[in-house]
Amino acid sequence: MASRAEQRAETRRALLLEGRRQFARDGYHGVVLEEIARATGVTKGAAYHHFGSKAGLFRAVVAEAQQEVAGRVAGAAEGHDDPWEQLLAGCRAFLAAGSDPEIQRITLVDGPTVLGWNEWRAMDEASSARHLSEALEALIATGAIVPQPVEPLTRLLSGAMNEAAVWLARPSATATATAAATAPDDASGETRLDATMAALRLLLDGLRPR
Amino acid sequence: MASRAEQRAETRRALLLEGRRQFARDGYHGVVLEEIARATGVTKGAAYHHFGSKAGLFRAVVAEAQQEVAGRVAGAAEGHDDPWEQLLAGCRAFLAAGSDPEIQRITLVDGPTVLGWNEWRAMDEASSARHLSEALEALIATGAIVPQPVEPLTRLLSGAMNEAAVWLARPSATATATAAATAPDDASGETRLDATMAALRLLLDGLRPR
DNA sequence: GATTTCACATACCTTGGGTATGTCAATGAC
DNA sequence: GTCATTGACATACCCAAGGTATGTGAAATC
Repeated sequence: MASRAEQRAETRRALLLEGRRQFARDGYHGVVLEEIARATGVTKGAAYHHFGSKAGLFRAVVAEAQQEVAGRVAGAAEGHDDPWEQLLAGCRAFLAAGSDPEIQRITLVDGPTVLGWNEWRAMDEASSARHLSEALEALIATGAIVPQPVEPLTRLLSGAMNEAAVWLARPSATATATAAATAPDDASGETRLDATMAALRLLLDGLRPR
Repeated sequence: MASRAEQRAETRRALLLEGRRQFARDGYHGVVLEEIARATGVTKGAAYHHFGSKAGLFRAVVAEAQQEVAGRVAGAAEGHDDPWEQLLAGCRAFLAAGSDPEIQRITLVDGPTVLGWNEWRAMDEASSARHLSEALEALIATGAIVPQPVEPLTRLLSGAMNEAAVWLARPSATATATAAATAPDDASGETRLDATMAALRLLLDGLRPR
């Protein structure tokens, strides 16, 4: 029938897929590894054989999700020629991707604590955050942004977008009647993304030379 | 000897203190509740009597730490008269407070996942994030910042500072040789705070009307 | 075709959060 | 003062779930 390598790859992929589903739905600590295995049609032993631990499977799921986000960001940026527009398009794509509940819970909420902040940051840097720092460096090189160390700036912007993405995907209106002044009826979904992008655009404008 | 209310308060405070120490040092999932109790001089039963669950104790610790941060932020802001300077001083105080490893691990890293992002955000809003949104509203009211909905902006800035604070307290130079171009020798501690504040200042400048 | 490898399955151990119940001193009623 | 009650814990136990050690049978190698 199937060769051993094929079977192995298939099982691995199936575990990864089911793991992603369950981790996204119930959160890392709400998931029992044996359930993932059962839903996949194998036993816990298979999961340990492939990934070594529950955290190991989760790490692989995180990596996959981050790659996907990075792909969307890069794809969005490609559609523009002007570096500044590329940055904005990439940011928007990141916010949209991060708003996807499946992506979000895994990469933004559980990722840092389960894997540890340092490891998570390294993975983030290897995928989507890299695009951000590269874009910033390019803009500094062309003089579109005032010269400055990129690392603090990358951290600030990356954090800003991470948090904003989580906020964007929140179930509905938190609306603690704090600032409902501007828009009486709740702005859901796209509108909030636009509002966030508008604010981000302003912040980024501050980086341009006067 | 001690009245029952006094004894109760004393035990509660002792558990809170020891809990904070251990949660900060080993992280939420690295801590066993029985150890906290043992170090406090009581048993696990006492902890459950006071806080209901391990997460309950952690929640109380988080609340306390957040109050402390809010206090430092408000204190720093009070030292200035100009609202814009108040904002900057508050931001700097937040970054400094968040860089404290004890504060950080509890409020910024473990908080969101253990308590859930929604509950964590509500607690954050009730303490330090509230100062931020109030300051932004005040600046909009006086015309120092262009009119806009404050919530997206608050989320962006809050996230930016959270992430930056975690980055600032990182053990040492991560230095993946990515952007070591600008500063050859590593800038540790205060210098990184200054660099972060400089970048944040630029970003905030973008909010002022042209 | 015998041997080895390896992708899993099975059985078991152990940690640790949670709970049910007991106990004894402080409190209040009389 | 005595007696009943409350309450702040201690003790003993349950059990879910991550991890491990070992077994097994089919594919790969020779």
